Parts: sequence; structure tokens; C-alpha cells
Amino acid sequence: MAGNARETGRTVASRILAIFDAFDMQHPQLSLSEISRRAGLPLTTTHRLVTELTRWRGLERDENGNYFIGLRAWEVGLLSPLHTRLREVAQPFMQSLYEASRENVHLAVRDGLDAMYVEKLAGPRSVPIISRTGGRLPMHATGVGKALLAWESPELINTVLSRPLERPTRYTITAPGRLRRELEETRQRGYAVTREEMTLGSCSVAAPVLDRAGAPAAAVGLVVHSVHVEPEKLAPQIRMAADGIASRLEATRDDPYPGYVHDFAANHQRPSPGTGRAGRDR
Amino acid sequence: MAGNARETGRTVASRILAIFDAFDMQHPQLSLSEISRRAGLPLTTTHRLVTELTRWRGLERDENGNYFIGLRAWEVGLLSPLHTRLREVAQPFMQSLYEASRENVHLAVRDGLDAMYVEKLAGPRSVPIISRTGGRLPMHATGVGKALLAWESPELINTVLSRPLERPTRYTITAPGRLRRELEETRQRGYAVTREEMTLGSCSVAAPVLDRAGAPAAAVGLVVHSVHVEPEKLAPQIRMAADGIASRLEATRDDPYPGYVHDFAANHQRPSPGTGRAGRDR
DNA sequence: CGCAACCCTTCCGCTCAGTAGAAGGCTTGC
DNA sequence: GCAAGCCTTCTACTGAGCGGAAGGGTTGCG
Repeated sequence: MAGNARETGRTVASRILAIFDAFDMQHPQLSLSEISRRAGLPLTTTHRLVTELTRWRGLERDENGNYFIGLRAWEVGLLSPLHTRLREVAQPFMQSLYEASRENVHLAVRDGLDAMYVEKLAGPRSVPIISRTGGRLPMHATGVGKALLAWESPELINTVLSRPLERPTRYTITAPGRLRRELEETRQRGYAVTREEMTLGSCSVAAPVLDRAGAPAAAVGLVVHSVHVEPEKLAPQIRMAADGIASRLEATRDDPYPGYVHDFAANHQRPSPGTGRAGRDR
Repeated sequence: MAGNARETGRTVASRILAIFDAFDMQHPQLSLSEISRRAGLPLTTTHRLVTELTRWRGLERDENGNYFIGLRAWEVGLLSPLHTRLREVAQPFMQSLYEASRENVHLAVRDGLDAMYVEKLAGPRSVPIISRTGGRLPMHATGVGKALLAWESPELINTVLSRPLERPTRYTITAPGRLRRELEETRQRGYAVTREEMTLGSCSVAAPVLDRAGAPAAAVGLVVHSVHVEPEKLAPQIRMAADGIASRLEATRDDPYPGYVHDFAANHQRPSPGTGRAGRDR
């Protein structure tokens, strides 16, 4: 940056992004010094940048002075098409799946070699599970993951198979040959199944949302208790939901915000002035 | 910034934030020049910064080269306690409300003088409505808004009443005196009601989620067709949901991520390398 | 088909915004 | 009472950032 930076060649932008990168699921709130350490920035530099981000509400502080991701950052992130298009289209279909099963309903996309959870519905009686909206899990051990992977290109499948595969439970399929066969069966069957491969005691069924080209744009699935009825009974409904989402995505292809009523809201995009502070959650 | 900036005194950070600010609900995707104009930055400066944001995936480009909010920005935003705490705690309660009514279920917090929608559940048969997760609507015309406002401090209520109040329908209550009385009744009754005040043909019932100090941390509510049964019949369930959320928030006060299973996921916070691109939604 | 009006991208010399050390104040804990 | 943490403010030095200029690509009109 301008000035006598110790580490030259690093842009201001990259430092700001490093500050955001300092936060993750395991570290949703951090002190200034922690941000400084995790971002690899001098304390004073961190202080200055964090102060500016806080003024914008990209970060906020709790009563102890710790920082967490702020309302404005959350608000901006929700303008992503993952939310405005995919989630918006999928939501009613997922709701129907929930009504039919009262179990965890998932919507995921592939990001790199992970399944990334875009939406999750859970009711009071669903199995508690590891997935979270905005979280990532490996593709080979999850229902939606397998549904995403099975319809991918052979190259991508090879890339996944050629890497060490994590093994969260003793039922996780990690042998490349067996996994490859499993993916073929999945493709033929039309939906993916897992049996305690991610978490002991729970199974899942999932189907891909295919685009016009036949590539997997997303996947929907259910996670249920292993002791419950055979998951295969749920498959037809899940397939219907997946196909419904696919055709609705296709139909609204040019609408950046399907299902959204544009009339009134135009005047309400900017925070109205007045006492700041959102909610009192903390 | 460093350099011969035309407009001096503006920080790099503020320019990056201005780029994010260029996007909103009405403009979820923008060309480079549009960003430049809306952010008030020279084209070349915009180009440089946008390129860096894109490398980080805070922005992404569609097939026409237009920019939209990227996966990484979405992912970071979801680390906000609005999502990780409030939404996570509220979700099962909201799901129960949905099961009981099959109508739109809302969760909102106050931000400034607006109601900010944190979560929305809608099924295939719910009334289509204007609210969206991440969106704002005025407090005086919405169910959750009135529930949030009625339990606020007299000062805040006065601030709202002293400003011009928007009038989306002819049933919107905009007379300060009447609105003040309405808020008192709401407080006494324990829940808020609207009748076609935001959208013709739909009514809503909502209850506040009160914190230990009795201040409204959030509000939950339903939006239903006006022709359906009296909304008051839903009130007890909504109150129960609101109280349930309140006590669960209190019980998990020190857990930044209630309901989340921490075991495995630690290894999965970072995007695994490999072919980028999330989903094929566009 | 030529010209105008848009886009987006790369290049590069001038310079002020950014940098980080030093210093001080405030807690917590031994 | 001192050490080890925090966080914050101040300030002088300087290279990262700025944006005009130039060029190339696409669309659309007469």
C-alpha cells in the first residue's frame, strides 16, 4: 500500500478481504487482536480497517468489544443469486417435502469439490445434523453431494476420486472403485442414497436439479433417522421436487428475482435513518 | 488514496464498500460501467477493485460479463449472528407455525426504522407477498413491524410517528394518533394484527420475541389471505412460538452457533481446491 | 458499410492515503 | 505491584493507488 508497509505488494483490498476471511464457522466472533493475527496484518492496520468496516456495519461489536459479521454484510450477501434465484425458487418445493416427511430438507450446490448447503429446513422433530446453510460438506459422504457428483463430468469425478477422501464414519465409502460404482448406480437409479455415511444413525436420499444441458445445478434431499421406513419410499417425491425446481428455474431464467413483487419495495432498499442497532440478539 | 485521486480524502475501503452498495434488490446484477456510475468511482478504479473482488469471489460474472454478488460474499454474510443465532434458533418454531397454517411465516428484526426480514417460509399455497429474506419494509404497515414497534421505547415510537408514513394501501394506518392507539392495543393484546395495510387481500398476525429486559429482539408472524378464518385464532400459536424462541435464545446465550454440531465440520470451512463455479444457476 | 455510442481492458507517471512503530491507557491475573 | 494482555491515538515516511489516455470490441442507426 501507500506508505511504509512491511510486507510490500499487498493491496488494501486484499487486506480487507483477509479481515473477512478471518471469520469462519468456528470463529464467528473475534477480538481485534485475533483478527489481526488471523489475517496476518499489523494490529494498527487492522484497527483502522476494522473501524471503517464497522462504520459501514459490515462488522459489528458485541458488549465485550468483540467483532462479528454485521447486518450490512449479511444483507449484501443475500443479493447473491444463490439466494435470490435458487433458494427463492426452491423454497416452496422444499416446504412440500418437509410437510410430507417432517425431516431435514436440504438444498445444495457444488462449489469446487464440496457440497455447499444453500438452504436447510428443519422442524422440531427432525434429526439434529451437522449441515448448516452456508456450510460445506464433502460430496462423497452426503446425499446431496452424491447427487451433485453423479451427474458431473467424468473429469470432475476422477478429480474427486483421485484425492484422499475423508471418513467421518465407518460406513463412509472411500474406496475409489466402490465409490465410482455407487455413482453409476445413483445415475441409473435417478437419485442418491447414503446410509450412515456422514453421521451414524441417519440416512439420506437426494436428487439432482438438472439444467437444460443435463448438468447438475443443485440437489435437493432429505435426511432421516436410519430406523425409520426405507428411504426409497421418499425418492419419488424428492425427484418431483427436483424436477419442479429445474423447470421453474428454466421458466424464470431471465428474472433475477423470481417470485418477488416489485411494486412497493423500491423505496425500501436503503436503511432509513434513525437509531441504528438491529434486533437485540446478544 | 495513494495517487492522484480526483476526489481526495476517500479511502480505498470506502470505495470497495461503495461497490457493494451499488448492488441492491432492484439491481442485483450490474455491468462494470453501471457499478462505476452507481458507486461514483472512475471506471478504471472500479475496474481494478472489481477485478480483485471477483478473484476473491465476493463478486462473480455471468455469461454477459455482468457482475453479481458472489458466493464468498454470501458465505461470509451467513456468519452473522442474525443467521447463525437468531435464524437457527427460530427455524424449528417457524416450521411448526407453517405446519399449522401452511401460510407465509416471517421472522424480522428492527433495523433503524425498518422491519428487516431475517427469514421467510412459504409453501406452494401461501399468498404471494412482497417480503423477502434480507428485505426491509416499514414497521407501521406490517405485522412483524407493529410487533417490533409496539414494545419499543416511547422515544423510538415518537420518532417513527413524527415522520411521514408511507401508505402502500388505502387501509394503511398513517394518522399518528390512530397508530399510537393501535400500538397500545397491540401491547395490551400481546400480539399485532394488520388488515390489508401492506397488501390488499392479505392480513397478518405477529408477536414479539422479548429479551430479558422486555425489549423486542425480533418478531414472528403469519401472513394469510383476508378471506380465511379470523387471524386471531392463530395468535396463541404465534405467541407460543415467539416465547419459545425467546427462551431458547436466552438458554443458548453464550453459544455463538446453537444447534450446530461441531465435530466434523472443522476441516470443511475452507473451499477445497479444484474447478471453481458453484451450481449452474444462470 | 461507415460512423457514433456504447462497452471493457491495459498502460503508466504522478502523488497523497496508507502504513506501522511508538507511546499511553485500561483490564485481568498472579 | 508488576507483567501480560487488551485497545486506541498520534505521526513521519513512502510506494500502492489513482485515473487520464489509448486501444479494441460490440451494437445499432442512417
